[in-house]
Amino acid sequence: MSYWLMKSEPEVYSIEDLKRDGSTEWEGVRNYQARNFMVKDMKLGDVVLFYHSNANPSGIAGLGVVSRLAEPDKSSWNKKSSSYDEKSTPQSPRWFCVKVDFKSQFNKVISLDDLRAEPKLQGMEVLKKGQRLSIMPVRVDEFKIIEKIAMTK
DNA sequence: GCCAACGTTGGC
DNA sequence: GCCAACGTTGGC
Repeated sequence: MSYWLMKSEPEVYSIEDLKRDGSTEWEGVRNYQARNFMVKDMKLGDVVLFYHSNANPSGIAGLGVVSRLAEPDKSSWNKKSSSYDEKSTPQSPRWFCVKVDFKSQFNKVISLDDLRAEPKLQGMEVLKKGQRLSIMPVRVDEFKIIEKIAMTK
């Protein structure tokens, strides 16, 4: 089983929204590296760290679980969607998305400052300067530490 | 709102 | 295939 960090702007879709909905299709990813993680590497049952970006504070807000493997992202050929891409069609889809189930919401968001304060998390991708990927792998040991922080916060 | 970092596009 | 121009991301 693998662990992932997936970013979403809470103004657009937050952990509260996922809690309400129970599950969501992770539409709108328009970056090849992030797409490839979903298509090639994500497996059923993989755990998702739900990250709030452009937020106050930005950080990890809760957990989800991958509940369906990657399928074509229908928003990519929906002209009304802000994620529309004219080069993607039902016949030849360019973008894909997995489905994510709600698992838990942390009592408090684990902010970037919280993450930076933990010596063992210094290697996390999300803490690297200029890192803009919206989906990135998280190591098991990193996940365990974050889980621990979540329980004590 | 600013702007650094980075990805993408397109002319050549 | 290079690289300048441009667009986007996302912390602050």
